[in-house]
Amino acid sequence: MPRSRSRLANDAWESLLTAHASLMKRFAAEPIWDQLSMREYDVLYTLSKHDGPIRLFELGRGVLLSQPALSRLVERLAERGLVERTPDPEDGRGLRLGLTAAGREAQRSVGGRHAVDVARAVADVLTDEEMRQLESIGRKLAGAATPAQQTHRTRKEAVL
Amino acid sequence: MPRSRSRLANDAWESLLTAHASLMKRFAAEPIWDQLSMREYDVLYTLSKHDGPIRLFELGRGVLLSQPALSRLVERLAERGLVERTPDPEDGRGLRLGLTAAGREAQRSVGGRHAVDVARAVADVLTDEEMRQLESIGRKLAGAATPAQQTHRTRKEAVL
DNA sequence: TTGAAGTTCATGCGTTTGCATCTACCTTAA
DNA sequence: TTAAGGTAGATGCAAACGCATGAACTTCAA
Repeated sequence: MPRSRSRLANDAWESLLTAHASLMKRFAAEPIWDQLSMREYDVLYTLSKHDGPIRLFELGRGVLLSQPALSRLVERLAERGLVERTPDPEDGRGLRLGLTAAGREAQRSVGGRHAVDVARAVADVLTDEEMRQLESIGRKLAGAATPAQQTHRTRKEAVL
Repeated sequence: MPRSRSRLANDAWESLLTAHASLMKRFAAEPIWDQLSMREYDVLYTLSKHDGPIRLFELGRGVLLSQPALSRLVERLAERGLVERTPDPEDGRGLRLGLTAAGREAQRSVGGRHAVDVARAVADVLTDEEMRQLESIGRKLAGAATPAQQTHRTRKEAVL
């Protein structure tokens, strides 16, 4: 008897969770996080992916942190001269966040070494096709969890 | 020109990370975590998967928490009557952890509702084959990060 | 145009986390 | 047998987190 789709989905999710936890622990044990914690690196990396400055709440979508925690993490990075915070001229409530030269340098330095560890951990056990499959599956899952930008009406209706 | 294996690996890992963060946020937003936080549930779920009692450091392998944090989380769960901590008769340093009846009940109650959300999120966007692929890939990645149990000599040699 | 509702980010506060370290116990080798 | 080294878990303490809420600004409908 085949597993139900619900069972299949839960098994797949558990597998993803386990892989995530195992690899995160492995990466955390690497001696490359002396100047930047993994979370700080996550923020700098996300900023480095965008060319232009981005908003705090945009940054928050990619980072698994509450809004206040992210706000203060960015504050600390700004105090260390790695991130630049300027008021958004187009929206008086918002911030425009960007990397400083030092921030970009720190991201590249840590990122380069981290990428080596990631490649070792992943490429050693997956085939090219499996890596492509994982990338594709991950994209689908991430897209599903972020139901694209909804209009206000749509979102309201979804709640009601 | 094809992407290098290193690039493929890093892209796949980033995709996994993004999917993880997106789905975690989505699940965290569900109104089922009133009696148990996600981390607490993670611990109870891990305990529920093992039939016999397990050790704290075994539990720690599956949970993304430092040893002291896990020690205190288990302490809190024990105070709430959800987890039972007894000294290990075979190893005076260790603990034997197990679910109480209330703990098992809480895990089942939250787990049942959570599984529905997981199934919705995952099965809605992946085919059966993709879910099977994800499960397989995750297993490989998790196994790779835990290089099986090493002997003391092997581990020493790896350091030297 | 204006007021109500929504959004963005910051802040107060209690809780939880991680790091360093400690104690207790086990293991190994001389 | 015993001392040296390793492992399991607990604890002190500062840092970081999440929740609730506040302040500033934007959006939208009347």
